[in-house]
Amino acid sequence: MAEKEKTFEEITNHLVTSGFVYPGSEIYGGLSNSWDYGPLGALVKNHVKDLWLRHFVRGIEYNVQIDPAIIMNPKVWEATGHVSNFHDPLVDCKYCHARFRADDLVKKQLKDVDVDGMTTDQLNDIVQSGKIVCPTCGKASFTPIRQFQMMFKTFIGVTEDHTSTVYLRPETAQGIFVNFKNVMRTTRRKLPVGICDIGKAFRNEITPGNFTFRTREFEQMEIEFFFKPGEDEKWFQFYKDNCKAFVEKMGLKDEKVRFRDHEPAELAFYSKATTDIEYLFPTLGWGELMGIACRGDYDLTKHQESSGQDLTYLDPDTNTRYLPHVIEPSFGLDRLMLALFCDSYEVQSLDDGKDSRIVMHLDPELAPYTIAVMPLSNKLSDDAKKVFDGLRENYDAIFDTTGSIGKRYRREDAIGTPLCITYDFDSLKDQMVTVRERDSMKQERVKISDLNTYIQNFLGRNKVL
RNA sequence: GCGGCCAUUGUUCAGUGGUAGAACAUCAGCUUCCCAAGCUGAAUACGCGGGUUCGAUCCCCGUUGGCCGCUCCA
Repeated sequence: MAEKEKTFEEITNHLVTSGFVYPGSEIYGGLSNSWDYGPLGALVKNHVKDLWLRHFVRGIEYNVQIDPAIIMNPKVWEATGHVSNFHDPLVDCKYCHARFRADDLVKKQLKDVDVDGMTTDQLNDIVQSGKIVCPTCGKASFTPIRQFQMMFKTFIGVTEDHTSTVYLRPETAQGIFVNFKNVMRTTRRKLPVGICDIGKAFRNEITPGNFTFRTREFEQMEIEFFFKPGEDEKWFQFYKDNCKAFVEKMGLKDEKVRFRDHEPAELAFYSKATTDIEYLFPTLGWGELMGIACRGDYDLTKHQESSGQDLTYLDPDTNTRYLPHVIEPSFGLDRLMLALFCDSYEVQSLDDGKDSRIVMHLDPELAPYTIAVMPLSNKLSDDAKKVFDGLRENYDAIFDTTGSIGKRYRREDAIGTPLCITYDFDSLKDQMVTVRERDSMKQERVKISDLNTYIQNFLGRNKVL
């Protein structure tokens, strides 16, 4: 059973053709870089979320989950700097088509000019003045500055003349920060406290691509973990360890995952330290799945200033007030799924290369379906269906009657179903079925009445804890 | 957004200025079918919109989508 080389394209093709992912709005010709999860993808997504919730919310005593709104008061984004900072003034050289940030060009070529605080028009005048040349070809002719606002804008208002601009959130984090006070009050907790959220975020990326790796609409699983200043190192390490454990639970291969600490120059302005957890994607190379950032008290300070609300925490031990520091573990759910798909996809050669099967070696907890029930012959459909009906409420299960039994096994292998249950002619007499396991292809006779126990044992056996 | 390449059924490929074929996949039937067997039958495609033409899937223009490079990030 030799493993063939796999490419990113081959894997995404399989995902699209088998029903994990569909191109968005396909019957209208699609929409650039938008993807829909099909039935299989939606199931996997549920399972990954569920695993995450179990690990980071139920599993960590300090943590709670909230579910804040996507559309927030626009003042939130003014406070965070997203309105002013989340766009770059870009120009293209008309000759060689190279692209630059206008403020960078001016800063580097006219040392005596202070670009900070300059309006776009002023900046544009300088770039168009002929004093700035293209670093690539030396010509001095640029397109006008174009602003790329990364936040999606929309409007709220009862009547058109009373509309106001609002934004789709570019990150879920701020929904957590603005609720810090509410959570502390209503849960009556003491620090440390982690507030978790799973939800969509939107960024008008200039260059999305690589399938679901970078899209303009994506789902994040984020935690803002609040604690007493000075404990930064301790909790940073705590979340590094937990992220490692989580990645192991997902079953991602060790050698394909790495933790990468940001260099000081690479750090975002609000961050004191950041670690990325990256996955080695086929064809694409290393790509970030999640990041853990030390944000200090940056966000709460900003919100406290802008809102005028007191966001400090009264420490009952010392009877002093302070703004907590924050560690932010942030997960890209879609990327995590993509890594999972790439990691588990295998094309196995059987019978010396005469035959092959696609196997998705998904953890049984994460696979779309846990069980497939299939009658050996169509004549056994009604009886097999009863077995299926007995399982479907407790498990994600699928019933398949078409094609030869071998073909059906292959179909389930290709979508990662760990267990196939076959009802045959003997089952009528002995009330036993054949359970076939995905990875080993081994078979076992099991009493129908023992199936539930068998499956529970199987799931327990395969759980990586 | 800019430059380059591309667009035929679910997938992978043929093909022609007179509206299309294959393989695999799918569905139905036969087969006591346990790792893609076989037989019979069925459905499904020229991305979209203009133009040239008696006629365009094929030529031209536009558009949309995809892939590869330039800026960002989870």
